[in-house]
Formats: sequence, structure tokens, C-alpha cells
Amino acid sequence: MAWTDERINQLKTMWEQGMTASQIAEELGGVSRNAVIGKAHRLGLQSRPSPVKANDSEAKAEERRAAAPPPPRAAEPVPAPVPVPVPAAAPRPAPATTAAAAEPQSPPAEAAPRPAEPAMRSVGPGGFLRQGPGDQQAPIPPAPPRRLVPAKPSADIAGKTSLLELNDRICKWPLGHPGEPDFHFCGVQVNPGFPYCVEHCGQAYQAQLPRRDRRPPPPLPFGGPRVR
DNA sequence: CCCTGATTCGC
DNA sequence: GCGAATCAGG
Repeated sequence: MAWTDERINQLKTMWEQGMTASQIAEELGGVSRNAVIGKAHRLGLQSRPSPVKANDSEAKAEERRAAAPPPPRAAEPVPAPVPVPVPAAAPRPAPATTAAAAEPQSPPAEAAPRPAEPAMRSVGPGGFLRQGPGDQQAPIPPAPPRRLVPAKPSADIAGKTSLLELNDRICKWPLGHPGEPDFHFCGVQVNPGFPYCVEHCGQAYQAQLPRRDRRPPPPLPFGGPRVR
């Protein structure tokens, strides 16, 4: 079987999508896994995590060299924990989900004054407060680094919502396809209790139509699900 | 054993 | 250029 332009494009696409060489070979047909790998390398497609590449004395030495091993100092005061770079959903204690009304990224300079909890506590000798069963894992003191970012004006709607920006509040409906350069997620406010916004909930959760009224499903990439 | 990707080398 | 054989880690 020859490597036609079309087959090469399929190979490129699948390879970039992260499919294994075996899967690609099976999908293309007429070629072996080795053929796919060989072709991928000849095309310059390169280097997905290979199980055989981790080990290597030379690479490791190089890695060490690049890492610039700091001299063994012990009493050096560590500056401070690095602030979290990604706006991952910080473990913020939800005060009380009163209304579904959105709280749109409260502006900075908000000190979040926690009202002192008037809880009944057993006081031990020396004045320490005994933990109750519910308190066991509560304390996470190591500095709550609130982001001091100016707060994006209009959430992520203006730009594109990437995988790293997903959280429980924004719509996870995918737009485009993984691997495509502009693949992103919807990103608008969710319909409370659902992973999608109201509009996409409408698409995700549909009542069954009578068979005669159903639209045929759109063609799936690469000829649909593989039969196995 | 199975899987994976990388590399080699005769064709 | 091609891909089977081989290597080597998970």
C-alpha cells in the first residue's frame, strides 16, 4: 500500500492527535505499526512520550547540567512559595449557595472577612483546641496566595477557554475538535448544576424524537467508531 | 506475556 | 523511501 497524500495527511492528523501507531495502522489499513512509525519519523513528526526514551546516561547528565545543581546550602531562607500560575479553581470555602445568581469574579482588594465561627470546642491543656472528627483535614494553612491579577473584565468569553481554564462554573461544551489549533470550550456561565450553559444543556440533554423525525448523526472523524 | 515508540539496515 | 526486525521501557 502506497503512501498517498491523503494517507499521509491521515497519518499526520492521527499522530498529532495522540493516537498510537497501532491504532493509526489499523485505521489506515494495509500497513503495519512499524510502517506507521517509520513514516512518521521520515515525515519529521516527532517524539511523543516514548517508553524507551526516559533512560539515557548522556541525556540525564545533560539534564543535570542544565538544571544547574545548587550548592548544598541548608540555612538559606527560602523566599516564598511560588504563586499559582494557573487560575485553577482555588479551594475557596463556599459560604452558602444561596442563589444561582452568578457571582462574576469579585474584584480584587476584597479581604474576605471570615466571620468568626462560634463553635463549641473542647479546649485541651495549654489552650489548644481539640479537633473534632469533621475538622481533621480542614487546616490547609500554607499560605492562601490570592491572585492579585486585575481580574479579567469579561471572564474568558472574549478569548478562548482552554482546557486549563475549565472549572465548575463555566460551560465545558467543546467547540471545534481536539488537536485543531482553535479548539476551545464554550466558557460561559453554566446552567447551575450542569456542566454546560443553558444553551448547550439544550443540546446535550434532548428528549427522544420519534425515529422518523430523527436526523442522521453527523459523520464521525476517521470513519466512525472502530469495530472491535 | 502484552503494550509502546525508536532505531537499524537490507531492500 | 520503505518497513521488518530488533531493541528497550512500561
